[in-house]
Amino acid sequence: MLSSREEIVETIRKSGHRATSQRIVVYEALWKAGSHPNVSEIHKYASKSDPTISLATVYKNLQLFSEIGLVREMGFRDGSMRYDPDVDFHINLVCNKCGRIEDFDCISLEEIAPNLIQKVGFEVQSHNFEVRGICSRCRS
Amino acid sequence: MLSSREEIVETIRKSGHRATSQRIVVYEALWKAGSHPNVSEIHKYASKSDPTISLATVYKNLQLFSEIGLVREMGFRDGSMRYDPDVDFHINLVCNKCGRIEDFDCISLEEIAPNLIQKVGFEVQSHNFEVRGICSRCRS
DNA sequence: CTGCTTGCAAAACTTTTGCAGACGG
DNA sequence: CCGTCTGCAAAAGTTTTGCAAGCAG
Repeated sequence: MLSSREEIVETIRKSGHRATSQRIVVYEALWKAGSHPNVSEIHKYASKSDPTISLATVYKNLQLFSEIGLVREMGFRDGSMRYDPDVDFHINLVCNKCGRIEDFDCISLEEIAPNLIQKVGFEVQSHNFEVRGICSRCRS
Repeated sequence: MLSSREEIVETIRKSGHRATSQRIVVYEALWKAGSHPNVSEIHKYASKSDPTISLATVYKNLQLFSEIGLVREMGFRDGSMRYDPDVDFHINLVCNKCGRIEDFDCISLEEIAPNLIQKVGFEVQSHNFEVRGICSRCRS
């Protein structure tokens, strides 16, 4: 996570884009909105800092963040997109009953599929590892 | 893959559902529609066998197939759902440039995350492991 | 100043739903 | 025959787009 406002501004600028107040608000809302939020949850939190921010702006900026690697897009069952600000490799345990998503740390992608580039010539940019089932809370 | 029509009929019946002609057409279209098709591609192929089949029926049956384990749903970046008839554990290499999806066999989920149930009490039902990047064809 | 960004509203899509009629078992 | 399933059309969502006005650099 980029913690200070200066760090966020710098990262956005380095990617060749403008550090507008809305961009910073959306980035901060990503973390405040809880675990793996969808767009409307992010918009809800962004609205607390900037009540006039539009949903379209949230969409446009999340798309930008995804392109510059600040967030990971997760296509979701209910037809909406969810966003994971943790871009490091991990498993998302998605509960089919309550919808809650837990993170689970596992061995690295390099250990799982050694030499992906050498073997099939694929250059890795991002990943999304979902395991669906029933979480402990719903099973008991 | 369930190869003969009788095998498909039997599998659907065993799950407690009726083996209608539309169901069989949708299942066969899943394989004919190429690798990881979306709903409209599946509908297009299903229409070749049954020109009057409706999109709603394709949706309803894909949802059923997913519930009874005949297909794996993949939430996708473009907002549409894609379907993978290969339900065994593997990595989907998705090219960000051309959109093509290759399968990559890797070690088992049990080897990646041993004792998922024992450790966090999570009961695995399905999985979706996507790695995005640039494929060999687009890199050269 | 320049042109990237925003906000608004409409458009474009994907997916779901309700219901009368069809048909599988 | 009964109850599930289909087709249609409309509804419900989500995401994208065009454009005038507003700001960042």
